[in-house]
Amino acid sequence: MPSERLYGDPSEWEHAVAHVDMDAFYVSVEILRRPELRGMPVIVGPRDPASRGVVMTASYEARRFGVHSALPMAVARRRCPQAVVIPRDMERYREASQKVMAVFRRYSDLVEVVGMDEAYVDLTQSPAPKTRARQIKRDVLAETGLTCSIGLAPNRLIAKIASDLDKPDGLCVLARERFLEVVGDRPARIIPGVGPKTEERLDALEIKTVSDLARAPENSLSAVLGPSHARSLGRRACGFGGTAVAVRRERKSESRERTFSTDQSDPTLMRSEVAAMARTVAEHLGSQRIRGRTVTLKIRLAPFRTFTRSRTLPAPTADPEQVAAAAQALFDAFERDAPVRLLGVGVSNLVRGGEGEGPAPGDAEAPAGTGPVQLALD
DNA sequence: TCTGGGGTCCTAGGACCC
DNA sequence: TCTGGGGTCCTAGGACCC
Repeated sequence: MPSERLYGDPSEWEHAVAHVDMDAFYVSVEILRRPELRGMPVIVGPRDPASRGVVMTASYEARRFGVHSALPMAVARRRCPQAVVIPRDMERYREASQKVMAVFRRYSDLVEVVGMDEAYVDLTQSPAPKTRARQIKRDVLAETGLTCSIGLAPNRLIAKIASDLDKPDGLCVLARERFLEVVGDRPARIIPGVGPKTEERLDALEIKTVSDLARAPENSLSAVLGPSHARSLGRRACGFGGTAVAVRRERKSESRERTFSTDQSDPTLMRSEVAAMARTVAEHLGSQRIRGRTVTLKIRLAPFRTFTRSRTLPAPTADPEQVAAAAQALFDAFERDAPVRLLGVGVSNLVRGGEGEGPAPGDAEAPAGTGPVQLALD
């Protein structure tokens, strides 16, 4: 049964932004296939008990045992031994996600997909945003069998927080003026941008709740968080945030990484793993006519210390052998003092378009002597 | 308890340039 | 003989998000 909490009237707002968050998405998709699991503790994650993986999603029944996303599977099994563990099936989730997003696009031209199970939908142009939000929930359920929770607010920040207030299958409408009244007593951690580290630092200042954070003087926040982080957090704690919903964002980097099932010390094996990941990244970029200049190697050693080493090439490339060579050179130069837990290769500094080697049209540097004249200021 | 894989953005120092 | 004031690019790491 959908539930609603209404704090404000969207028709009075300058902007109406909906944040739609699917409820326990991966698990819910699996339950569509196996309805007998409904009502049981279910975890989507690696089945192999020896695996070093983490929980991808847990059903609400499993969450009651303290199982949640990103929890190590070994811990999850201990907390909830009776849970049914299902291996992930990304292809199936992608299909379901596309159906869900198609529903959103019927209600707005401005849909920003944030992940497979999440999107912002701009309902500003709609004459009745609250009614639209209800219809979105109804359509998603009718067409996919899945439930979602929606936060409807005058900006993205409040919408995001509100979608979490009434989960699962909830709708929460929340005006800026009533933000602190509704969430002021909740932990400051619910503010996006406050992670474990920031929470710790706030704790040291006796700042526990959203209201504490909203009241905190900026100069004391600034001392622990730095001036710019302090300012933006202070604003967010009062419910101020942006309204722009972007349809598409260009990717800035692409990477592959792998955690070994047991820590590795064999350089030959690791070198070939590095080359394989580098080729995969390069081929994928190349298939989209994207090239990159900076190659980054990531290494996590057994004691869970993570390092990166990067190198910027003279010209952008999508050549698998060139990226593999660069990644291997970075690997060879890295001095390890412990076995390796994880290796990764990424490419950034991306440019689009153009064929083969060399700069794309428009990227070309002006020939010497034709550029703007520089004045010597010395 | 023992920590995935894919990303984004920010900071800070050093090199280098004018 | 005592040391400016920008700017950009590159590298490494940290925090955070889904």
